[in-house]
Amino acid sequence: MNSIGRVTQLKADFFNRDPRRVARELLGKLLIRKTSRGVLAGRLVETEAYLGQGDDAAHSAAGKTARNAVLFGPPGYAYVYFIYGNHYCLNVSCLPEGVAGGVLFRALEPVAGIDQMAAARGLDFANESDVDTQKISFLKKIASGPGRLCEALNVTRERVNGKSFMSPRSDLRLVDDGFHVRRISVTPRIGIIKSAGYPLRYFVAGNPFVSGNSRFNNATSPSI
DNA sequence: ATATCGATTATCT
DNA sequence: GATAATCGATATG
Repeated sequence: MNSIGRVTQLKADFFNRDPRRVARELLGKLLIRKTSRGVLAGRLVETEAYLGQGDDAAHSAAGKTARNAVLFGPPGYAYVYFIYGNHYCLNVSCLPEGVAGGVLFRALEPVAGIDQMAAARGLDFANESDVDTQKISFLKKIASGPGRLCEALNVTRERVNGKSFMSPRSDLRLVDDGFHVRRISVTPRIGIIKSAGYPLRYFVAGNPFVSGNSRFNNATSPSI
């Protein structure tokens, strides 16, 4: 029930496309991370697209810097940034070298290594309020939100920025296990001021591990 | 269930 | 010096 069967790792061609299409098609894919304490994995249920041009919310909007260089590099590499003095956020670069674009990973449905991820998040299995580890209310605390996702998977800029998602035996991989997403919802992106309003947030409709709350999760526009 | 607010630092103006 | 692709705690309905 908890094992991952036959899988296909995503290749450069998958990422070498418009971030909106990549963001949409990443839903349902597995993000796999290896640590000294075992294999961690989750299914992507929420993403956001960040475009290179005309998207003032994107870190790449003002041009290439040391911080955002990965977004301008080849497709399929991890861009990790630190935000609000507290949190890391994980993205994958899209589009060919020289053209900026990326997808932010906002939420995972936990699949494997759940106890390790919970521990990395500081969640306590022995705590009375957390004692039912099968409950969605507990599992939702693991990786529902971009900062939580990074903490659960031991992702920091120092460890992960610039790393490929496409190497066969890497400790950071994106794979297709054949899971089919039924329906996708689209809303504006969360937590941004500039270029707000564009429908560039994608999530699996009805999935309980999507971040935010009802006020964010009413789908508006259809998109690509 | 929803709203508000403080934490804390890399990056850019 | 201001800002930020967030989170968790607290307060209130």
